[in-house]
Amino acid sequence: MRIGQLAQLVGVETQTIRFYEQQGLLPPPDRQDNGYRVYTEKHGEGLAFIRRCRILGLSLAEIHELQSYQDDPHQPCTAVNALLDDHISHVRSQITALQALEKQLVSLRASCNDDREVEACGVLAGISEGKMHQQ
Amino acid sequence: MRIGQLAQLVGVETQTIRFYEQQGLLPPPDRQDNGYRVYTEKHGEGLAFIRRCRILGLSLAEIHELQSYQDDPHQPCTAVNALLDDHISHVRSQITALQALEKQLVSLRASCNDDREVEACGVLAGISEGKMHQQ
DNA sequence: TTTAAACTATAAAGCTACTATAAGGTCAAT
DNA sequence: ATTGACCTTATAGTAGCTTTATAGTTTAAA
Ligand SMILES: [Zn+2]
Ligand SMILES: [Zn+2]
Ligand SMILES: [Zn+2]
Ligand SMILES: [Zn+2]
Repeated sequence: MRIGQLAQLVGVETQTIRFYEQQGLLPPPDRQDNGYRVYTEKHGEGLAFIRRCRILGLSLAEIHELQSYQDDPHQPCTAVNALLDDHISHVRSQITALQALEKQLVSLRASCNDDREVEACGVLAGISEGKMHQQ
Repeated sequence: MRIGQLAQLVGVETQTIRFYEQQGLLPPPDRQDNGYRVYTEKHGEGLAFIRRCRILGLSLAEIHELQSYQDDPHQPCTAVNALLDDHISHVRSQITALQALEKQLVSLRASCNDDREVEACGVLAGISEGKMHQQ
């Protein structure tokens, strides 16, 4: 299986596959005589794993860490669970921050209607005068 | 006022100020004979504006756009309000996406306890087997 | 058979919004 | 004279790719 087929199978671009290889997330495949990469099913599974991790918002470093745990399967999985817990709390704090941001933006938006000149725009005035709840 | 003082006043690093100048967000200040930048109060206000926009999550491009509106103050402020509306909906869709993500992560986490081996880890199994709600 | 499309390869740059580092010039005080 | 704090420019690094450039290979059509 060549890189293009693998890419289509998993739904990524070929460059992304090369990029993961370069980053040490995908093992370097064998090469044909012409230098073309040849992939196996294992590679397909590995790539799909990476993609699902990415969809879950895990960083490449976190994925790397998960892979290292997979490499000795008889360790307790505490670290895996902890990694996910950390990630969840990270996501939660992002949500909290964005919700606070949304509140600020909405109140800023409410300070203007559409029938003003830029000079008198409540939004611009609100930003300029620093009428923002700091944090 | 030199760059260090301005930086301390507004609470940014000097490099950030030079960076904004380079990006066309801050007008190039006059220079002393030795080449040092000299800033006025106007620059201070401009920089504070930029920083407050950044705190609101606006991109440099969006800030640039806002500045262009400020440059002719007798236009209607419709575009300003629209920019903010767009940004709000952007923030909201981020929140929605993160909440969906959190749900996925929590359910994934629930599929494991701390007393397993990596081999049997519910989290890793969940990712590997693609038991994820796509999207 | 020639040629063009589609594929592969590597290397390097671009994206965002900075931050950090390097190497050096300026200025006040000691 | 030298230290230290400040300033200058230029360059690289961060994350996770995407895009571009340049070139070699395979496959299919004309
Ligand atoms: Zn994380
Ligand atoms: Zn307005
Ligand atoms: Zn925005
Ligand atoms: Zn587990």
